[in-house]
Order: sequence, then C-alpha cells, then structure tokens
Amino acid sequence: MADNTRKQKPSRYRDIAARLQKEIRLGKYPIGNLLPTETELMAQCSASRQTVREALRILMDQGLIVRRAGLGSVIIATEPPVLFTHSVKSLGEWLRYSNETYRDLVDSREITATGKLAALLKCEPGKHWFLIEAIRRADQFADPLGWVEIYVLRKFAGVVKRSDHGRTPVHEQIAKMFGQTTEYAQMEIFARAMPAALARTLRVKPGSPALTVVRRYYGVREELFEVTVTTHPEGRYTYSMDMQRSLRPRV
Amino acid sequence: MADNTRKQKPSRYRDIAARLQKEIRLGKYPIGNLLPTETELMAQCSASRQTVREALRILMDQGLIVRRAGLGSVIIATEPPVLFTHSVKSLGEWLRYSNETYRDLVDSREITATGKLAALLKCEPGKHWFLIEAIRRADQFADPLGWVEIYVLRKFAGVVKRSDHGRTPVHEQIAKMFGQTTEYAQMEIFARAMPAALARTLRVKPGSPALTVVRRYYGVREELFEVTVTTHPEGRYTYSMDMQRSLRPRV
DNA sequence: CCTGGTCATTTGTCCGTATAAACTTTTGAC
DNA sequence: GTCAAAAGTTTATACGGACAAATGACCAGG
Repeated sequence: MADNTRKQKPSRYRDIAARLQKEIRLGKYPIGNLLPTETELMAQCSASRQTVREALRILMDQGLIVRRAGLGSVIIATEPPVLFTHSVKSLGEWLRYSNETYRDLVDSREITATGKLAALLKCEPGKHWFLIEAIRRADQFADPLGWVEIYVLRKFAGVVKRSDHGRTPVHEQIAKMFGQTTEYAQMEIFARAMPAALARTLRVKPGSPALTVVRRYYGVREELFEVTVTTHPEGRYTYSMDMQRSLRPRV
Repeated sequence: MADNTRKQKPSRYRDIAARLQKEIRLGKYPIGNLLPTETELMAQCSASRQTVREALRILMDQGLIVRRAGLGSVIIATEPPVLFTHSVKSLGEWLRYSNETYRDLVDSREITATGKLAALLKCEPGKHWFLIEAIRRADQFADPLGWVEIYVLRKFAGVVKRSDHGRTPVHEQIAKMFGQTTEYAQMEIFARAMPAALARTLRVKPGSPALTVVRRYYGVREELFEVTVTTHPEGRYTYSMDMQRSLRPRV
C-alpha cells in the first residue's frame, strides 16, 4: 500500500479522528447513524470540546460525516472515497491550446437548429442560434490547426463584435459581457472522415482522418448556452490530460 | 454575476474573513506578503483568537493563504481560483466502456522497446516490456470496438494468466496481484489513419479514420509501469467527459 | 388529521487562557 | 565569514466556559 498522506505529527485530535475513522470503517457506526455527540466524545476521550470538534472536522473534510446543529454527526460514508481528479483553472485551459494559437474569423450568422443540428445542440428543432465559424491557427503561414464552429444562444450574438484577435475563449467573453457563468461543461471526442466542406480550407484531402471535439457549456439551471465543434486534421492536434490520485475534492 | 455560494448566516468570523478577502483582492496584501498576525487581527477586530483563526481557516480553505507556525499567513493568491474538475472513482471509469464490453485476448509476449516504441513508453531503448494484445468487443458477433495494446513492466507479466473474461482493467489487476498502485495517470487522444496491420481485424479499410487513445499509468516515485494504446475505427467509440465548477480541490 | 408552540438536545459561535512546535533572527564562538 | 546555539515571534494544539441557533420530540388546540 502506498502511503500518499504526509507524515503527521501525533496530536490528540488526530488520534481521536483516526479512532473514529477506524470504528466507522469497521461498521460500528453504520451509514445513516449518528456518531456520539461532542459531549459523549469529550467524556470517552477525556478531551476538551475544542479537541473533539477538531477531530470531527477532519472526518467532515474527508466526507465521512455531515454535522447539523440539533441533530448530530451523521455518517454518510464508511471510508474516504479515493478518486482521481483532473482539474483546470479555466475551461480555456481545458483544451490546451497554447496561447500562441488564435481564431481567424471566417463568418458569423444567425441560424435555425433543425434535424442533426438540433440534436447536436440538444434543443428543440426551430430554435435560433448564432453561429461563428473560424479557423484555429498557430501561425499565419503554417497549415491551420483546425476548423471551429461556435454556436451561442442568439442573445449572446454580441460577442462576435469584440475584436480580441480570437485569443480569448468565447465562453469567457460571454461571461465578461453578459455575466453568464459556466457551471458545468461536457466534452465529446471522436474520429471521423474530414468533411469535404472543410478539407480544402484545412489543406487536407476529403475523407482523411480528423479529430472532432464537441464542447457544451451549461450555465445555471442546466441551460446550455454554447456549443463548440472543432475539427482537426490528423497530426495537427492531440488532446492530453493528467489525472492525479487525490482525496475527495470539495463539491 | 451568479451567486453560487449558499446564503450564510452572518457571524463574526465570516465578517472578518470577508474583510480580509476584500483587502487581499484590492491589493492591500500582495502575493508573497504576510497577513497581520493572529494577535494583530485580534486587536484590529476586537475578537478572540478562536474567532480570528476561524476566519483565517476560511481563507486557507479558499486557497488564498498558507499558514506556517513561526512565520505567519502567506498570501498565495488574490482571489479564490475557480476550478473545473473531472473526477472518477477509478481509472477504469476514465474511459467509459460499458460493463458489457470485454477484451478478447489475441496474443501476449515479451518485447524490447526500441525507437518509436521506446518514445511511446518513455523509457530508454532496450528496456524489456511485456505486451498484451487484445480486441475490445461489446458482442461476439458485432464488429469489434477497437484494438488494445497493453504494455506492462516485465515483472507484471503474470497478470496475463488471470482469466477474468477481460472485464477488469489490467492496472487494477496489477494493483491486486502485485500491490502496485496508480498515483498518477495521463491520457492522450488523437486521430490517425488506421494502420494496415489492424484494419482487417477491425473490419475497416486501411487508412480510414481512427481514434487512438494512449494511457500511461504511473506508480509511486513517478515510475511508469503500464501503457495502453487503444485504436478505434470511426463511429465505434466516442470519448466523453464532464467537468464541474468547484472550489479548490484538495491537492 | 394537522397546526403551532414548548422543550430538551446538539452543534455553532465566541470568549478567555496556557503550553508546544515551527520558524526567523540574533548572538556568540571560532 | 561560518556555523551553531540562543532568543524571539508566530502558529498549532489544548484546556476551560458561555450563549445562540437549529433540530426533533412532544403536546395542546383546532
């Protein structure tokens, strides 16, 4: 077993926390039940309330218990869920385009979602969206990295007016201009044949391998307000991500 | 601005924390500097040490400061970093194969890493690895989902003997058999042309679009002990992932 | 049956104090 | 100047006490 916890100096409250963790793991307090009250623990451990509370805070941080005034400490898990997390500081970092790349605006217009597009945008057919098409480039002269389609709710069409050399992600511009924040996002990655419509622009053969990434941005109340579809020719883009073993991230 | 913090009852320590947050944001205490000591804050706020410490704990939880005995509270950020996190309970969940899919063992043998393979495995050329080749299937009769190459350190070659119908990820089998735990993992996704060697087996044309996923598993001390390469024909596999807005996950 | 109020219980907040441990700075020997 | 010991500062841990707020159990009245 790997010990990925730093060595901790022994202390009263850590001992108490460890004891309680063990007892919880061994089933002395099943899920849904209550831990002894602070007063009881003070007596059991001959410790002050402060010390007991510090111990219980550890269990709370580990996601083992929830504490409520008037009720007590409810067991909600028998062991700290170990999981792997991938985190980024912003969703712009999510697809790691270097800062050196930029969007080269090709066209923008209002569209109506029907058929497959409505499915892509997960909306009812007939809904209006605003579409921005651009080319993702690293360098003016090199082959483009990919083709970008950005669908935003019509009310956010104003973002297209901002000229920032296409370096800021659109959802961040929307956040700045309209106060729309992203609470949740989703990504899909798959391979497909390069559509003929894009092949010439991207300087590859139609039907050649392409990587397509669909990103969906949701605001509060699960409202989908932006979808981007990027298509990259073979060899010009690799998605990569790291995951780290860690304890329960804050939810 | 969306208010995604729950409404908090006013309390002394929250007020103090809010005041300090504001002062930090406004640059009164630049990054790298120290916050006033607990004793100073007690005087400034006419509060007890307990209350001041509770306030500082909030800032610590938000990732604004680090506290060290003998030094003080060091400012490490001017505002709480908003993060987006993706977490899975196990790395098997990372690529969401349905439980209905399984690996169909094709071959396994010892190999020596040279040239491009050494680069893929990030090791010095000449190192010995054990290779397991398999086909990922959902159904015995349908077209296979993809081709799987699993490279493990030679000392873990024993995993191939376990017959579990290829449903358990190999790194989990290694963890169970040898106690090797995964502390860190990395993934790369890209599109490429289907190699001729795999095309027939996967029942597609050579050169057709393929999605390739490389996953690297690291144990303690950064040791790379397993690499898997999966290659999927167009339309048979889509990688998807969700990210959630959250405050600073535990590091 | 349901509503509203009372009460005991339990955690939340806040105050006071003391000692230990971690860290920086100063001092002093060489 | 260098190194190590000593001194000083700051947070960590721990004890004591008090009142407030939230919750569930219980009971009276409709």
